[in-house]
Amino acid sequence: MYKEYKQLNLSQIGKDVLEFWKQNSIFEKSISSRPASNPYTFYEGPPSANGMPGIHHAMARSIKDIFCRYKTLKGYQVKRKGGWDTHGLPIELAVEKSLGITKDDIGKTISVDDYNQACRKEVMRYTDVWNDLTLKMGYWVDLEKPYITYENDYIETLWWILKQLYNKGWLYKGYTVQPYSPKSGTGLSSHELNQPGTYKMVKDTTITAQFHLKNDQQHPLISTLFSEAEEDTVILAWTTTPWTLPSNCALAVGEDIDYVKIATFNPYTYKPVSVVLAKALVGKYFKVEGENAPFDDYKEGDKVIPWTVKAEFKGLDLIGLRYHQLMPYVSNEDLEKNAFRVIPADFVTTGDGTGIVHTASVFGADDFRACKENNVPSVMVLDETGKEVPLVNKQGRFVDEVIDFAGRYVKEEYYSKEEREEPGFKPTDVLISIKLKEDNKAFNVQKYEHSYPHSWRTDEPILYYPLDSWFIKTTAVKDKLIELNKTINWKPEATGTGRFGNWLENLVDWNLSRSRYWGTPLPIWRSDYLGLDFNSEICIGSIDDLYKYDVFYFKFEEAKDFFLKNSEEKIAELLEIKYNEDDPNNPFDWAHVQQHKIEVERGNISLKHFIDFCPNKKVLLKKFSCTIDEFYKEKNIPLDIHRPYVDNFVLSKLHDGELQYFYREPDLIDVWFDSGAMPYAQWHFPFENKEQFADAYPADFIAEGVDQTRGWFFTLHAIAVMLSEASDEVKAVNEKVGNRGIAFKNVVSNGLVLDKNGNKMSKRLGNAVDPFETIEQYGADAARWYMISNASPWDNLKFNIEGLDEVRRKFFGTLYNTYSFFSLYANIDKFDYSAPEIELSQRPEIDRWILSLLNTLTQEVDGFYADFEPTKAARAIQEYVDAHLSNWYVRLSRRRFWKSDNSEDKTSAYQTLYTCLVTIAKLMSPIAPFFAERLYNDLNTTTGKEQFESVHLTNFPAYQAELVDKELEERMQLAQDISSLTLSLRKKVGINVRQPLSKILLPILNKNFEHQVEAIKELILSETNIKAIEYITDTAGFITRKIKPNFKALGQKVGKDMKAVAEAITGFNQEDIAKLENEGQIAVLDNKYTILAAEVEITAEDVPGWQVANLGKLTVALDVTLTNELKQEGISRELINRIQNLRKGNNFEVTDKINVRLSDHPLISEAVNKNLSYICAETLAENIKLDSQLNEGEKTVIDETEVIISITKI
RNA sequence: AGUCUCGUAGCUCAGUUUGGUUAGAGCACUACACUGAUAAUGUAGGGGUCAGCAGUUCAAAUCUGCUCGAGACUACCA
Repeated sequence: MYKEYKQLNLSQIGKDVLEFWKQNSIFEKSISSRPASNPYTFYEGPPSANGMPGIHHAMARSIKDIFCRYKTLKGYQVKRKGGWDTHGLPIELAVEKSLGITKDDIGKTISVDDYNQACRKEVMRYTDVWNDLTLKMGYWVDLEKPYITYENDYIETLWWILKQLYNKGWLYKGYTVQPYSPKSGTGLSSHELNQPGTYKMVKDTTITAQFHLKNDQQHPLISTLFSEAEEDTVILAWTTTPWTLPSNCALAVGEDIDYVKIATFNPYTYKPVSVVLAKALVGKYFKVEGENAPFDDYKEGDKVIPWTVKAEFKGLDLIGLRYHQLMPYVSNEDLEKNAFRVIPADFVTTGDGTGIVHTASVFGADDFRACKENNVPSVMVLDETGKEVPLVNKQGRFVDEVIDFAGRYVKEEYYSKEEREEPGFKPTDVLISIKLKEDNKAFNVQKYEHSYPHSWRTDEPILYYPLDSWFIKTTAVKDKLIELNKTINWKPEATGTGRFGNWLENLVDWNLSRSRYWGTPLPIWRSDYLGLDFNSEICIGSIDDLYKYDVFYFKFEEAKDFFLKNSEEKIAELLEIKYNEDDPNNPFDWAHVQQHKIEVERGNISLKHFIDFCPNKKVLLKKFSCTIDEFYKEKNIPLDIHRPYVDNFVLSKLHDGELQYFYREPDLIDVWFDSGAMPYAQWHFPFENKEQFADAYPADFIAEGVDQTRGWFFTLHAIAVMLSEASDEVKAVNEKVGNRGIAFKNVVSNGLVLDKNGNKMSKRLGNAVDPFETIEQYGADAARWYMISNASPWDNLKFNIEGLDEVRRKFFGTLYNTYSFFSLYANIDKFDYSAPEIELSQRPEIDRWILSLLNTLTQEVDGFYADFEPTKAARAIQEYVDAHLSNWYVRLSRRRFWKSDNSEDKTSAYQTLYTCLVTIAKLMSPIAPFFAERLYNDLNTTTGKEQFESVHLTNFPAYQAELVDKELEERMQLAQDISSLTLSLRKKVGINVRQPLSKILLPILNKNFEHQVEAIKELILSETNIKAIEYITDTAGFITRKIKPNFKALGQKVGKDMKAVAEAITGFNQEDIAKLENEGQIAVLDNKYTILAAEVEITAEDVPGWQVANLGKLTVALDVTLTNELKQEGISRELINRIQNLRKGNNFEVTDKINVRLSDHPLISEAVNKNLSYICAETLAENIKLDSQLNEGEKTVIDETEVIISITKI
């Protein structure tokens, strides 16, 4: 027995199927039943489990799930290891919020240890919720053994990767210009800079400075720039940050920008000067009245300053020109040789300023890059420790070397309110302007309002400041990154070529450093010892590596504590330092102890400083150190290489008989490195699972949101490409699997899920859709089908809950109805598919047609899935189920199912519909896994035709070309069109379908036409309730023809005369058309052109005296004459209809036989007598009695006559 | 500010690669019909400046440029 349902409940089906999967381990079987030798690799982008999942997660995961299920059906073994992203700022922020602390509290009111423990806990807070969603939405992923980025094994692989890069020279420490807050002394991440309200409008003093060119240099443009003796030629450059001018090291121009040299006077010193600036910006600096005004008439202080364009050149021509340093506080040989020259830069525009950009390499990210590319050194000074530092220190003040402004804050806002209100106070920028004006180095000074980023913590403007950071030299493999990206299949393509491609073209080195607490520690240890043949830097590539350097754990806290709590004497005693009584004037070590204690008391002493500057450090180390193993044992926790513990790992190496100590660089690494390394780290490669790794590298398919383009997609790609060069192990695997160095072959980047009005969903606005509620109410299938069928994955989806209802009714409802119809009759007839398959040739036209379409559909859907186009697949399936299967096949085949004799035709109908349903279950199963499972099993467990216990364990339906008959498909389309036209004609004249009519007339279009219609004649006749079809050719003479030019064909031929030709053709009369038809051609426009029959479309428009309808070339004429016989048949049908209604109203079974009694009436009796057997057969009536006395029963009206009907079950 | 994507009926989307003259579908709406698939279904109807402007062309939703609007990303820099 096929299961029958009262109504469709997708939510309940979801729950039942979930239970079924669980009981029977279907997911596991979907993997184990596929050969390991045929793997299809999917990488799960790890979600961060610290927030609640939203509907967009359901969307992203549906896409992942669809292709994994599809590939499983195609016979691949698809392992999918889940994962969790557990490090990073969002987690830190969540912890700080829940503990009510800020970053400043870390290490003070809360220890790093406790803080990190809190992060570790926080991260798994929502794991259960996530797992629940994963399950309920039907996302198949391995949750038993996920990879977790904070685990030691995972981190160890990261260390190993970093070491590979390090060994290749691709991991280095360098400067980067970052947003920096002098007041809080920390760098800000771009994330922090993107907080709302950080950008504010400020008024700054801006200077257009004169950079005086050197006239004694070798350069092609010199004679143009210095065309007159004693000429003073300067380049103008504008800045909103005058305090960066002392650090100027280059001027940047745009190569394609036009520049001019203009002779004029300096408005402050009134000295004659020739200035160079962008042609497009001349109007900003010079008044129209002054152009070519006589120079001799100019007097100091004149409002209008005369000016003349002397020369014009491209930016490209300016490159290499050298100029005198603007504010020569600091210089050296390198700077004199390589700085203070014109360089090209792509960021230069003529939007404002002068089209020439003052470049201070250390105070702007663009500047920094441009200078680096052109080998321009930075203006730096050495600090007391001999380190190179910028002219502005970390407090935001000028260093001493900038003598005129030493100690001054560069930004007005860094001074206190009182200081700024003092009389005579002038911001540094203003002082700089004054000085430049006096020195004949300023061409223009004015206030300018613009937006500038502020620190969200202290509210003062930030500086762009160079900070120490560790970098990965991604630029070393830039070309390979670009080249290999072209081998990746991106969906949509534009994301790969456009967004990602552009990003790669403008690639900069990857800034890996993060000054945080909860993350993967950078595995680099450094020593201060400088010496020949001594490597002062160690990169650790594994935990074992640590032991190679005599690693020990220094109990820093304990040591500090001892210093704080004990007297100098006690400390000295512990350190085995004796007071030198012989030389009380120089008790060096003793003073050293005192000094050290003071520094510890001050707080903030680093471990490195503590050890390195401690007297008798060997003894100190002996007293306060232990092995790593001892430490963790004592603390009673397993090995953990996070901060703060790893910070206390000290390495040592014997050099020249002396032990040198190495301390870890305190940085953490960018969490993006964590996720980008998952192909290796999820397997703890290369320490374990080498085979699993090789089998699962690279990924065949990944999918994430489009926002991951420069996130996860990039880090995966970058790490893979670099390792393909840097690691022998990875090289070997690549060679084995034939990989050139990519991490993934196909990538789908999906768009956002917005609310129904197109706004971003957010909890704050209350427009977020809860995935759990949605699934509970509508079922996961409806949600999945809605999201997938509605918009391509990469388009943003406007999520409208009403759409789910539509999907349920429109698609699932229709499919459910079709199944219900099937099961109702199949159960009555005990159809179990045990009879042999009816030969295709023995099946009727309509069966062959729906099977032909089914195979066409199979091929299409297969192609769409293979091409990562799930939306097209869903729409094709939907179209088939609704338009073809339900509304044509089932509708027209209904009678075949309830005809009582078990003929071959009936079996054919059952077999055909069964095949369609089972195939659809398979085709739709990747998108709607629950409903498909139920449909498949309801059918298959009854017939036992296939051995599979789940639709997800079956094979994707094979395309059977021999079942496809394109001509048949065309024919059926014709039948649908003719029927539709006929029905619309009936509608027009008000004769309903139950009233039979004698014939329709079809003008013949071509020879094949009649033949085609004959084949599907029966379908049309029964569908439209017509007795016959007649064909006419135009020789009958009474068809009016209509002619239309075929523009596509004619346009090519007549070009400009198209309009005239079209007019001529439309103006043809019936004779002209006939002539064209008969002779195949006709001349128009005074024989200018000969029109061929193929260049026009001729349709039959009208048959005079008939009811006529057209659709394209097709014309149908309907004979509306009603004979008495037809009329009576119509009445019979009305009667049948009323009796059937009564049967149903009385809840009779479909198979119940009945007796019928009717009130006698001339109109009825004649019809009944003539069609008695027909009426009985249709209504399963044993007999029909006409009874003029009948007054009990249902009253109804047929043809304005009241009829009483009474039926009884036998 | 730059780059990319998008803008077609009240709503969700086809059509744009390759230009062809009446721009389609579903939902919603209106009317009528149907009633043994029935919490279905059919037929018909209203509803469009194809975001706007300009250009190329015999012909533009489709190609080009600009503008406007939405979104994403990258920046915020002289």
